[in-house]
Amino acid sequence: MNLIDQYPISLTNSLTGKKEVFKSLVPGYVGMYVCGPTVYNNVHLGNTRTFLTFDVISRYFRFLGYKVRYVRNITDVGHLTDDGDAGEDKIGKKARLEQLEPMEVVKRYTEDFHGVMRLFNILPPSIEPSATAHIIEQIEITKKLMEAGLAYEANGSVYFDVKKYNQSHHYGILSGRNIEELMESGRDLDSQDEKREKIDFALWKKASAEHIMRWPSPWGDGFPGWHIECTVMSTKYLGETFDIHGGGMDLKFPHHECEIAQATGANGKVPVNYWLHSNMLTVNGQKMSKSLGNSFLPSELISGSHPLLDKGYSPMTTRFFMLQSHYSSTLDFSNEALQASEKAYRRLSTALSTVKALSHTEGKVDEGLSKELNSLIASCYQNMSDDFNTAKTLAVLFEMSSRINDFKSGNRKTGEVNAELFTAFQKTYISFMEEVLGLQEETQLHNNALDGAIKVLIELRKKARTDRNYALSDKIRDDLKAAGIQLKDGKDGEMSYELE
RNA sequence: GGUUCCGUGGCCGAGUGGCUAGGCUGAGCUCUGCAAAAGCUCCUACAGCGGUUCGAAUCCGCUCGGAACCUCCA
Repeated sequence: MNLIDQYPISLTNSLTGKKEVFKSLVPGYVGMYVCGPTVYNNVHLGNTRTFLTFDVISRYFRFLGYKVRYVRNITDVGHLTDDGDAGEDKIGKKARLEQLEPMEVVKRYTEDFHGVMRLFNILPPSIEPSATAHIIEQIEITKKLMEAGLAYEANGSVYFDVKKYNQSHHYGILSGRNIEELMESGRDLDSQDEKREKIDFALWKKASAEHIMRWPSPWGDGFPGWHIECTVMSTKYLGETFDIHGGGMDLKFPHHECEIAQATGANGKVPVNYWLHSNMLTVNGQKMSKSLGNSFLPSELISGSHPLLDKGYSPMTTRFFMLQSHYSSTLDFSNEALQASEKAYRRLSTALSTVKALSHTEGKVDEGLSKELNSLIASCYQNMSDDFNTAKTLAVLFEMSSRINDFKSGNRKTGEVNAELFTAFQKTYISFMEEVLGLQEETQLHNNALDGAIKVLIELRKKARTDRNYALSDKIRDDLKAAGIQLKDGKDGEMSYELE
C-alpha cells in the first residue's frame, strides 16, 4: 500500500468551511496555486508565514508521493495603492521615490523575496510566473468576459459586472457575503467613478498620462486589474479547474472571491476544488502589517535590530516557532515565545544530529518499546495528514527525541527493537524534520582554529581530571562557559562542546 | 454598522462530545567528583452564566473581552 492511500489527507476547505478528505483531480498529481508577493517593498515576517505554510503543504504532498505542480506568482504589474481611481501605481510610486525604473523596483524586491525564502528554507515553486509576462492573456480573458456580457467598458477601463454575474451564479460563495449587503455597506460610489455598482471591480484600467506601467489594449493604453492575473496564470499552468488555491486570509475577500467570479464567468467551470487560507501573524494581538508599523523584516529579526525585539533569532528558530501553531490560527509574536522556541528547537536539532549517528546492534527485543516506536512513526503521518497539523507532528518528534536520547545515553539499547524498526524510526525522524517540516540542523559557526584550540583545552582538562585536579578542570570549564562555550562530559570520559 | 473567527494551566500553543498534546519556566529525583546535557516525576487548564447529554474545553443560547474582513494587504 502506498503512502497516499495509507494516510489520506484531510484539509479544511474555506469554500465549504469543513474539513474534507482530499481527492486530487488526477490521481497522484496535485495542482496548487498560491498568491505571491507584490514586489514593491521588502517582504515582512507576516508574509513569510503564508509562504512557509504552503511550503510545508507542498513538501508533505511530495513526501507522500504526489507529483506536485506548485505555482506561485509575482505581482509586478503596478496596481493602485487604492482600489478607486484616486490611487497611485504602487510600483510606479516606489520607482519615483527611489528614482528607479519600475522594473528595477520589481527586480530589487523580487531578489529580496527570494533571499528571504532561501533563508527560511522555503523551497521555490515549480513555476513562478509574473503578471507582466501575461498581459496578452489578461487582455484575452477580459475580451472573453465582455463577449459573455459579464464585463463592460467605461472610458477606457473595463469592469466586471458583479450584479449580472450574480443572476446566474453566486457572488460571495467563498467569503459568505451577500451582494445586497455589499452594495449597501462600504464606501459610496463617488461621482468620478465609472463603475455601475461599487462592488464591480476592474479587469482593465485606463492609464493616466503620468502612469508609468502601461500596455496597449483594445480599450487604449492601460494596465490589468488586481484580480485577473491570478485567474490567468492559474488557468494557464494548472487548467480551468485545479486542486488547491492558497493564500493569506486577508486575500479571501475580495481578491479570491473575484477570482472565482472571473474564472467561472469566463470558463463556465468551478476553478478550484479546495481553497486554503493561512491565518495572520499578530504582534500584541494585532495583525502584522506595514501600515500599522508593527512589521519586522526577516533581517531585523535575525539581527535583533527591531525595537520590539530583545535579541536576534535564527531562521530555523523562527521556522520552528511558526510551525508550532496551526496555519489556520493566528499566531502571536513575542520575545518570550521566541526564546522558548529557541531552546525547544535546539533540543530537536541536537536529537537530529544524534539520531544520524546512531547505529543498530542486535539484542533482546522489547515489545513495549517496539510498540511505542511503531506508534510514534504512524503518528507523524497521521498528524500531518490531519490538515497539515505541524504542531501535533512536532509534539511527536519531541517524544521521539526522548527515545533518541535514551539510545544515546544507553538508557535503552538499540537492540531492544529489531533492525527494520530501528531504521524506520531513524528515517522517519530525519525525513519529517528535514524533508517535511524543512527544519535543518543549524550549523554552528565552526572555525577550524577555534575548534583546534578548544580541543587543546579539552585535553588539558582531561589530564587535570585524571589527576583529580578538580580546581583546574572546573576553572577550564567555567572560563570557557564565560566565553560562550559549554563543555559536556560524556559517560565514557569523552568531552563535547557547544557554542552558545 | 454588517460578516466571520477567537478567548485553554505561570507563559507559548495543540485538541472540537468520554481516552484530559507538546514546548518553555519552576520544583524534586536519577546519572555525574561537581556541573552541563539527558532520563523520570510533579505543578493539570479550558472567559463567565445558563442549557442539551449518561458524559462538554469540545454542541446550543446569552453576557463579557479580543481579533480579522467589509479599502491596499500574506
